Amino acid sequence: MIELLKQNITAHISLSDTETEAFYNLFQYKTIKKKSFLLREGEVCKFEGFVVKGLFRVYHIDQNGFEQVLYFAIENWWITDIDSFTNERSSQLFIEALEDSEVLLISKKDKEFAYENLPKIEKLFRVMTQKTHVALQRRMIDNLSKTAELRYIEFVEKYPQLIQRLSNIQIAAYLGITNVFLSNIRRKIAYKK
Amino acid sequence: MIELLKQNITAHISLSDTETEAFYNLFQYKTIKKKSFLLREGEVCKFEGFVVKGLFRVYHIDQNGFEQVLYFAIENWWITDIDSFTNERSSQLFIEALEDSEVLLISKKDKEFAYENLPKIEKLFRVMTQKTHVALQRRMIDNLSKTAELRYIEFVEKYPQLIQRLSNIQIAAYLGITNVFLSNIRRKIAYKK
DNA sequence: TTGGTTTATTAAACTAGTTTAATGTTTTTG
DNA sequence: CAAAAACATTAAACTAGTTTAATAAACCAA
Repeated sequence: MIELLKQNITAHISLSDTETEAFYNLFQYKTIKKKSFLLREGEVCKFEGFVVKGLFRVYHIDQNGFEQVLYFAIENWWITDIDSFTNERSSQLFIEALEDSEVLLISKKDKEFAYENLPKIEKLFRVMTQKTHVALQRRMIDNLSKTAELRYIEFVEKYPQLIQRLSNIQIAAYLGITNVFLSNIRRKIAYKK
Repeated sequence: MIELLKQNITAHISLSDTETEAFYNLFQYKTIKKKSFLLREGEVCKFEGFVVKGLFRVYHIDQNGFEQVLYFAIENWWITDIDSFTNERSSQLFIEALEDSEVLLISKKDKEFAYENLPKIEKLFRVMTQKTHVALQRRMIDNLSKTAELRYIEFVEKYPQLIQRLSNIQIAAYLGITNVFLSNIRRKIAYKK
């Protein structure tokens, strides 16, 4: 369980055994049942989480009641509302488990403790935030310039393991289209082959 | 000139006089004429820049030759291709001056020097990247859920000082619509009043 | 100061994506 | 296991946004 987190971190920085130990001890293990929430709109996000097992969706509900998926997180991904967590303001997002899941959570206080006492951790999170940001920039450009059909095709290619675990409703909410239109796209693609 | 940068940094962290001095000495001053480029697609981005004066657009050209504006930067904003800069890979972006401009540039080597010798700087850039990321998340959600008309109205409200300095072509490229459709939107809004 | 280039507007035909609603299928849950 | 709920598909009418093209205005540059 801790192993997966260890691997994830080692990919970015190298920690001594003492540092490793100190850092991992800051995390709290938690299981979340399918359809329950790690965070709801209006709450302050008290954690940054590492997904050990399962699947989450991070989404926003707009004025018209439509759900927009900001991102999904499966094993080996991190989840939080970074805005709410860092600025301690009320969240505009929901984080919901789409499967029975397991996470490792770190609180703001403990994360700050890590920043101050384990300088490499500051680097870890800076690098991670940068990577996430670059990925979001790419997605922004794609959403501005590509058709929904192309975005769907590329999503399937990029995250094949995710596709199988998501309903078309969820995929459509990520692509920014209706599930009806996604259905049309899928038919069109199937017909082409 | 240095004053503006000093203000910008003080908003995030506080540095001693010695630290301040050491950090500022890492920057190089440069003027860029209107319509010339700080970065072109295919180049590796060798700098992170702080805009002292002027206006830049950071954009991507897609397969069909359309320009997508990732963001604009005026006085007091930072510009770089964070992906190209940090990973030293060839950029997919153009950074062009839309007015005669002045910037302060820091190289990767000098930024890394700062990270290692001025620990607060690591925090500075982590916090800045986080803020930028949160803003991009908001824009992503807006682009998924709001009509172009609403996005335009909100853009005008949020960046009134920017609107006056941008052509409608640039604004449209930021909103992800054609300038023809932006023109329709503007007519519709003017008619309402 | 004129002539070339970029910009903004308008119109009209078009296309990508939405909305609503109906139908059958699969999944969940008591 | 049965009933209810959630899901995927299809059709048809609709709307938001594009495309192409024409025109006038504004902006440089030689």
